[in-house]
Amino acid sequence: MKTPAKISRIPLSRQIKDYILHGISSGDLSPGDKIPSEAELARHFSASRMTVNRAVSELTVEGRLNRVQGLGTFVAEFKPLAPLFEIRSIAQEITEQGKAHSSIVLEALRGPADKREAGRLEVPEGTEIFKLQVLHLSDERPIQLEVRLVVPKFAPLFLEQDFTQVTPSDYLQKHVMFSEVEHKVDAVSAGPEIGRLLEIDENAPCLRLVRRTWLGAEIITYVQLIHPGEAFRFTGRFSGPQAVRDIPC
Amino acid sequence: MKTPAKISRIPLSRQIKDYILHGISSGDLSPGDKIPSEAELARHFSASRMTVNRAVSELTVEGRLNRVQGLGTFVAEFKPLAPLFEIRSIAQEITEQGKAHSSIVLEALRGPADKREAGRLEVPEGTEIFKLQVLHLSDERPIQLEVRLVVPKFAPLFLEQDFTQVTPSDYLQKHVMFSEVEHKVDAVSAGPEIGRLLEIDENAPCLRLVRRTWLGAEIITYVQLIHPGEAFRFTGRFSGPQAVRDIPC
DNA sequence: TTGCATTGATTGTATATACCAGCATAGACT
DNA sequence: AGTCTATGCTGGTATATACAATCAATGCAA
Repeated sequence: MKTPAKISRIPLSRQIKDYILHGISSGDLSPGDKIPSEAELARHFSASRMTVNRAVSELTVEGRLNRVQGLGTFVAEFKPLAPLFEIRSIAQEITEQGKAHSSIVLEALRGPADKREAGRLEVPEGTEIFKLQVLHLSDERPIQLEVRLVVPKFAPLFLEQDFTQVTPSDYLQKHVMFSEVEHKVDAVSAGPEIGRLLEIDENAPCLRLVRRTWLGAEIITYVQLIHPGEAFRFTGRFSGPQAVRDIPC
Repeated sequence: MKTPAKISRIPLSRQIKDYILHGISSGDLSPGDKIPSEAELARHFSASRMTVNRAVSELTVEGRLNRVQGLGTFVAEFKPLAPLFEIRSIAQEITEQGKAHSSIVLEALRGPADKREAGRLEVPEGTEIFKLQVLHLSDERPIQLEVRLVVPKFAPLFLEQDFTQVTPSDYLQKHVMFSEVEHKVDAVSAGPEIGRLLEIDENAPCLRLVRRTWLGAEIITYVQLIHPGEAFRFTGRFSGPQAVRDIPC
C-alpha cells in the first residue's frame, strides 16, 4: 500500500483535518456525533493510521473533538475563542447588536518596538509601535478607543476609515500572529475627559480594558455600553488539564 | 535498537515532555534558549525520533516551545492562562496584592444540571447545580461573590470556610475539567444592595463578571477594587492560527 | 566584493508495523 | 437469571525508516 513518496502541496494530515472540519461546519457532523474510526479514515484517504492519528489528535487539542479509548472519537461542543483576545471584539459586539458604527483615526504616533520575542518570531527590522487614537462611533453614542499598536504591518489595517471588516486572515496574510494577550479589566468612573468623549456623565461607570500582546502592543479601551445592563460576551478555553496543573485559581 | 515492547507506567513522550518542562522551570532553560535537537533527545532517551517529535510538537501546541524548521526548537515566553478562566481569580489577585482575606458561604440552593455534554464527559447521575451565596472578605473591604455552581463534586470544595487554597488539581482529582468558560464583563453602578454588601457608595463603579461553564454553571461576581485604578490581570492564548481563521475580530 | 551553489543540521511529513489498554458485546458457564 | 470469559473494535503509544523543506554557513566563481 505504498503511496508514492511525492507529497502534495498541502500535507495529508492537514487535508484530513480539513475534511473533518468541513463535515462539522457543513452540519454533516453535529456535536456528540461519532466520527469515522482512525482505520476507516486511513482507508478513505489511503493514509497510514499514524497520519490519521496525528490529524485527529491535533483536532482534539484544538478543542474540536473528544476521543475516548475503546469507544471512538466524537465531535465536541465548540466555541471559538478568538473574539475574546482580538482588538475588534468591541466593535464586533456592537455589530451583533445591530448597531451601525464607524471609526476615525484621531492620532498616530510611533516608537520603537518592545523587544525581540524568544525563538525568532516575526519581528522585522526597524519594527515600531504605533499608538493610535481611535474614535469609534456607533449610531447612538461614540465609543472612544485608545489603541497602541505594533509592527508597521499592522498600521495599514487600522489607518482605514472603517476597519470593521478586518479578520484574522488579514493579519495572517501579513504573517502576524496573535499568540498571546494579557488582559486587564476594571471598572472606573468615566471622568471628565472620557465622559466628554463618550458623551456620558463623568460619574457613569465605565469599563476599561488593557490588553498587552506578545510584542508589547498595548490596547487601552474605554467602553460605555449602549444599553446599560448588557454585557460583552467572551469565550475562553483551556488547552488541557496539564496546562493548569497546580496553579491556584 | 529495538527497545523492549514493554512500556513503562508513564509514556515515554510524557517523560520527555516532563524533562523539558523541568529544564525550563529549574532555570536551566530560559526563554529564547535552544533546546537539544530531536536527534539528540532521541539518543538521550533511547527513543525513536518520532516519539521525541511528538513530545516536542505537543509542547509547542501548549505554548512552551517555538519550533523553526532548519534551525531548532526554542523555549517560548510562557504565561499561564488558568487564572483568567478560574473561579478563584479574583481572590487570587487579592492575595497577590498581599491582602488577607477569607470567605463565608451565605446560602446554598440546588437545581437540576443543564444538559449532558457532547462526547460523554464527566456528568454523573443526578447532577445538580449548586447556587452559592458567598461573602468574600478582605482585610480592608468585603467582596461579595454570588456563585452558582455545578455538580455535587464541586460543593465540598466551596462549602469550606476558606477556599483560597483550592487549586485545579483539586478539581481534577474529582474528575472535573474546566474545558470552556464563557465570560461576560461589564461595569455597573453598585446599587443599594451590592453597595451595602461591599460597603461602598451605591453609585460607585463596580465590575460585574458573569462566567458560564460548559455544564451550565454560572458564576456572577461583583467586584469593587480595593485600590481604585488597579486592575485585574488576565492572560489568554490562542491555540493556533487555524483556530481563528476568518472569525471577525 | 558580490552573487550563487553546495552542504550539513534540523525540523516537517509520511509510511508500515507492533503491541498495549479501554470498552461493549456475544457467548459459555454456573 | 446471573456471572464470567473471549473476542473484536477502538484509540494510545512506540519503533525504524524515508524523504522533503528550510535555514545558516561555507566555499567557489565572477
